[in-house]
Amino acid sequence: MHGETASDAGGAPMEQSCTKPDGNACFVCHVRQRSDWHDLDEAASRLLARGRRRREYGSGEAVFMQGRPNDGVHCVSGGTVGIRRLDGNGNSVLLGLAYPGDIIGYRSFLTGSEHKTSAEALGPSIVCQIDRATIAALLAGNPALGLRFLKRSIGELESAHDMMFRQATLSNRHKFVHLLLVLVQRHGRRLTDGGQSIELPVSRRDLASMVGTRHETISRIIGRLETDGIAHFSGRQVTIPNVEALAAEIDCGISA
Amino acid sequence: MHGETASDAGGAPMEQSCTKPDGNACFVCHVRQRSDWHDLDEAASRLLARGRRRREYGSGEAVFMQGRPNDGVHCVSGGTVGIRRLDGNGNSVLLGLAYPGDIIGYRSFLTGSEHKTSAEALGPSIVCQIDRATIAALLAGNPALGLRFLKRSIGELESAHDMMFRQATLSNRHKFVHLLLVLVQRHGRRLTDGGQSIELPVSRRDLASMVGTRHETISRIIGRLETDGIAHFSGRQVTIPNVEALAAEIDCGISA
DNA sequence: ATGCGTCGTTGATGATCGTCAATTTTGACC
DNA sequence: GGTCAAAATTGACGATCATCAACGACGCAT
Repeated sequence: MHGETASDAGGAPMEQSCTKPDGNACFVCHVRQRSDWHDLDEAASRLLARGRRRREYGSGEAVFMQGRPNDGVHCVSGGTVGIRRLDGNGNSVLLGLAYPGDIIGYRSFLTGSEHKTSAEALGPSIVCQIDRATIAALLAGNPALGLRFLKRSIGELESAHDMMFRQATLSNRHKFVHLLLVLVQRHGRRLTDGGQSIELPVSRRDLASMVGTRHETISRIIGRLETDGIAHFSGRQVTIPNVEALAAEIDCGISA
Repeated sequence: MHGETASDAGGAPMEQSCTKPDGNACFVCHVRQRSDWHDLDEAASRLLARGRRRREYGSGEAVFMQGRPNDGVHCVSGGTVGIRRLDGNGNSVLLGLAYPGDIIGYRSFLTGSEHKTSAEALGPSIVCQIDRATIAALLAGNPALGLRFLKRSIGELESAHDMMFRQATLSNRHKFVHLLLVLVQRHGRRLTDGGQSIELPVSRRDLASMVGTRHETISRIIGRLETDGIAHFSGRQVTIPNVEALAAEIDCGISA
């Protein structure tokens, strides 16, 4: 039941998942090196092992939901998790993606508020939950952990600033190309001819929300990229014969 | 030389500024209650008093510049400071505004990188600089200070998420109306007839960059708001006879 | 297999926007 | 007051977009 379905990771690199969940905390987890837990002492590690609950999520399943009270901190171990914001009028915007090693839900924990976003598995995923008491104890005993959360928050903030800058300076087509390039970096597989192939982790509607436009417009932009020979779309499968040409598209657009 | 020109604050509430800069740190500063320094112990307070440098800035003057190495942490004491991002093609986007009590420049300090944004006084302003050694010592001795920086970062991140959501769901006109409402909250003066009057702290170009469009478009949106009788613009002076009508504009636009 | 809802695509149309250009206004500085 | 540069406004035009609508494709559950 634990971590034995890791081979169906699809586009996301799930690697081998935690095979010894009863070991000493996330030290046995493959994400430990890049996670925020990597230098906890042994006592804290045991505390984490006790207060942690590992769980698999199916595609579309919610890890936590906007508006609900915070239920601790979650650590992505496998798959891809989407961070989404909704309003009362049916609008849905995908604010970001979380990958193995990322920690989510820490903001509402630290501010003592309800979740300001929803988190949902965008494919079969594995996420650990660290309950509130445990994470509070860890933070109290390890000031360095708080600093790592701070750096994580700062990194997310600068990504958000980058996004705001692009929203104000790039056209929809350029914003979409940029998004494609980012997704290729995470989900791309190099082809024999030097091109790249990816399986998009999100729907067209979510792509549209990430670009800041409507899904019909994304459809048309995709059609234009197709006729321009820059990329080929078939459902969620995308092949890009020449990634440099895609990147040049942005440089050209910015400088010319 | 110190804090004696506070009466020319213009639209921004500069209050009376620090009149005793040689006192014990920012405890004598009017922003102390809402600042992140409010509960430093006496030793830390003395440290802060020594490592701090108070300075006045003229309109348009830079507090720090994007690309330059971090020079410590800055605390806004009076006026309004704009946080700006530039690129190599002449694009300039105003990412946010900082007011008395706000701390800026802490991100590049904590990540050990150069400044990712520029900060400039948008009017006569007063900003204290805390040098790197001092802020490092304060952080080392006061874990609570790091947590407050963390909460500040989280707050800014959630504002950025709000902005990203609006960028994806609102029209340019609605985004501009929302921006107007935010500015009224900070810079507005209530009129005798119940309306509001504000002096915009930024140019039309900067307003446009905050909305994510071109300045010509902002000009036209302003013209339409004018003919609709919702607001009256004269240079940077804006009078809004009925703020509720302005707010209703957004609700209407969202729900209908 | 069949129904059903969602997703994705495509078309048509009116509205909005970006760009270029000309002009006026503003503000700073001498 | 006068000069000058930057900011702001306005017009015209083509490009892009949002919206409504129709249709096919797909997954899912009965």
